[in-house]
Amino acid sequence: MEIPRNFLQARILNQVRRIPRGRVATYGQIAALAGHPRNARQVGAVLRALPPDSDVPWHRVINAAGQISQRGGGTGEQIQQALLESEGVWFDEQRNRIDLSVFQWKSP
DNA sequence: GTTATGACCCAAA
DNA sequence: GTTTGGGCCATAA
Repeated sequence: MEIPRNFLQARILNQVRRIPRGRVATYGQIAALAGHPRNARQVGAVLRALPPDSDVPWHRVINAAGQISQRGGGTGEQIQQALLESEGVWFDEQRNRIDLSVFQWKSP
């Protein structure tokens, strides 16, 4: 039977919800967990379209460089960093970067 | 139907 | 360690 296209979006959101508190995941990681390793960009596209009242922990998704992806003119980056710090994720003082070897979520 | 864009990733230089 | 270029594919116009 046919699979709806927006099912990919549901898969992605489902994986983002699995990220434990105090951990982070990369876009590529989420895409791979959703079964589409080449669709890292779509993860970002889905997160951008999220409503503010969503229960999805979008702030726990960062890029492979361990940094918050810049969205061009938005203030969401600062909110994201504040949320992560409130969960115990610390940024490197000089690089503004998260140590993925410590904080990256290891999916079972 | 085509073209442009993007909260990305990776290998090579 | 950093910078560059190519690729990938869903969404919007």
